[in-house]
Amino acid sequence: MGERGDVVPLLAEVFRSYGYEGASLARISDGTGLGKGSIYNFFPGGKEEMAAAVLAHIDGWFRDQVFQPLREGADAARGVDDMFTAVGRYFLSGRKVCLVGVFALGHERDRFAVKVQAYFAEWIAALASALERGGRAPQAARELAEDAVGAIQGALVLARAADEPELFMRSLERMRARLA
Amino acid sequence: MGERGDVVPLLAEVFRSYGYEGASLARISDGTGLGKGSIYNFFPGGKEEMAAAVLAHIDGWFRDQVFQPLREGADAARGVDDMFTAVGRYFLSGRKVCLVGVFALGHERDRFAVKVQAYFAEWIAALASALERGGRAPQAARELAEDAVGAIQGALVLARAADEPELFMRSLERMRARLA
DNA sequence: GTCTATAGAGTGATAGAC
DNA sequence: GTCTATCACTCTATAGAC
Repeated sequence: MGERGDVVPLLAEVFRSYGYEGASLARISDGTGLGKGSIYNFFPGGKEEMAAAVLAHIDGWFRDQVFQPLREGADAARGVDDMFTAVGRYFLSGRKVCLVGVFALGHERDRFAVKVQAYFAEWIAALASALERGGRAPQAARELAEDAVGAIQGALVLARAADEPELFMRSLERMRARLA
Repeated sequence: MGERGDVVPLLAEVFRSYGYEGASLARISDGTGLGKGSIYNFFPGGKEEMAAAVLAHIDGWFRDQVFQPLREGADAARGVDDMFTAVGRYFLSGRKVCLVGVFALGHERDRFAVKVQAYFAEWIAALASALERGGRAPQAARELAEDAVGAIQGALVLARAADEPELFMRSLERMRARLA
């Protein structure tokens, strides 16, 4: 222990489970195993700073694992394909929900509007860029990218509503085929 | 006033804006214009009963305006087309979020699991039925229905994240065309 | 001594229930 | 309005590392 960074994934789980307002300090303390003193030592700004750190952590992961490969990979088609693999793994095959999506739908969107907007905008732009390099016309690439990212978010909603993670993976595979 | 039913749409707006945990009695009182006493007169079961009433209200609307026309309309293709029109109107062209989707993603899902699951299951089944009557093979109909309902939910997430309602309508139109 | 990490009692404000 | 529980947060105290 001793590193603020180690706490962020645990924090993320708490926010994912309960949302921003539902993530009480009691639940945060429970989920991280830290007392309030330690928590406020790491995050003097309180819950807002904790959530910002979690969003930054998520953003960093997607930037490294998804956005950058999509934009700069030598083989564009391969980059798109790898995205679906990475996304399936990240969301634990549909058992984990997208925190940025949760924040987007909720009241929290106002507080984190810039980060929420940037996350999806960058994802769509990176995917559209790969599709374009793969031979699609600019507008078709953009529309397909919106459809794909939207389908991922929607499938997470449906999978969780049905308590049926396989629904997410099936949707992913159909979209993967549609973009191939 | 004086009718519990009149207050449900106002309640729905509060839950939609703040989520279940974020919908404090103060906000509910504010949004409905009712004092705490009146609220507990209408809903002795507290917040849980309020949210259940809102979900039932939403479910009733979709059953009348969307699910039943899809299942029983004489012209199946026309029923599918009408669904997109009704949905576009219901979500105020992307300015309003789906409360059932919000509940599905959040901690509230556990509390309202049955209703949340039934809502999406019925929607997908009704749409698949219309697509099948329109000439699609059973499995293709089912997959397209999942894709369509998922795309609607995902587009609501993206539109709200980008603060760009037109994104929702553009996605709707593309999916309408894909099913036509 | 200083710095960082820990725990937890205690603050006023506000929660939901009645 | 009144109740108790819980909220986010502050503060004090203590520990070991350097």
